[in-house]
Amino acid sequence: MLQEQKLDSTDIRLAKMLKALGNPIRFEIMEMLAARQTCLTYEIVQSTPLAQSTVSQHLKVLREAGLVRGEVEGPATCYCLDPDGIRWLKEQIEGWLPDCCTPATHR
Amino acid sequence: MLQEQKLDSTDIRLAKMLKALGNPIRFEIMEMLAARQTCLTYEIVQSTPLAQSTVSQHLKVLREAGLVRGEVEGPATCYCLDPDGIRWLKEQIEGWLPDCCTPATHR
DNA sequence: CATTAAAATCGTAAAATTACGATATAAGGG
DNA sequence: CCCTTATATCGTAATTTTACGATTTTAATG
Repeated sequence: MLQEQKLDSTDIRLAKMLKALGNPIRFEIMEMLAARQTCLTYEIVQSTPLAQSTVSQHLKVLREAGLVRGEVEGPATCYCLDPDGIRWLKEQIEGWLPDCCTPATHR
Repeated sequence: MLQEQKLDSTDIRLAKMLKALGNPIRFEIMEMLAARQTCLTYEIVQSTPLAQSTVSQHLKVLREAGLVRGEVEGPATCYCLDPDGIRWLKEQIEGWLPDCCTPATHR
């Protein structure tokens, strides 16, 4: 993807987050974390038909996108949403395309 | 993806939009449309290192996600952002995770 | 009605993502 | 220390996405 070079680092970060959220399983994990505040990995695995290794991989994608945080807690890992990342994402989306489509119809 | 069944139609629509935006090329197309209001397909193709058929495919993804609209205009097609879709997306994101991460630090 | 121009669609190859089982790592408890 | 438990990582198969060239469709024009 040659074109990617034209994207600045903000856009790259944003695209990475959007891509991470664009997967239904990961989206559900986010919603589960939003509802329950924190979850241990095995709780997330249980809510899913997927193998533990697969869920772990999805969590890694979310972590690397800056959407969740994992803290080792004894033998387990406790995940929660990353407030900084999510706030940033919200700001980007809100500020994005500020008024190009606020009117009800397009030109 | 069995899990997808647990997602309601709103979440499916949202995930589709996020997935569409998660591709750097498509993200750039959106930014170009935001900047220029409208573009003919061939203008978008020219701004890209990709083949016309590839760009056309990306535009289809954006169209089906409800992010852009294309209107046939003579022999060409004129694309613009879909204000309804984008407004809906913004509302979803803004209302999403309403206060689970508004404080500066997580619990 | 043939020609041209622009875009969409089709078929397919290449690349990336997703998923799994197996294995490795880390922390706590006998 | 060994054992258990919870996760992460690795290697790899299956699926999906991305990209291309070729072809088709659509609309304007001579």
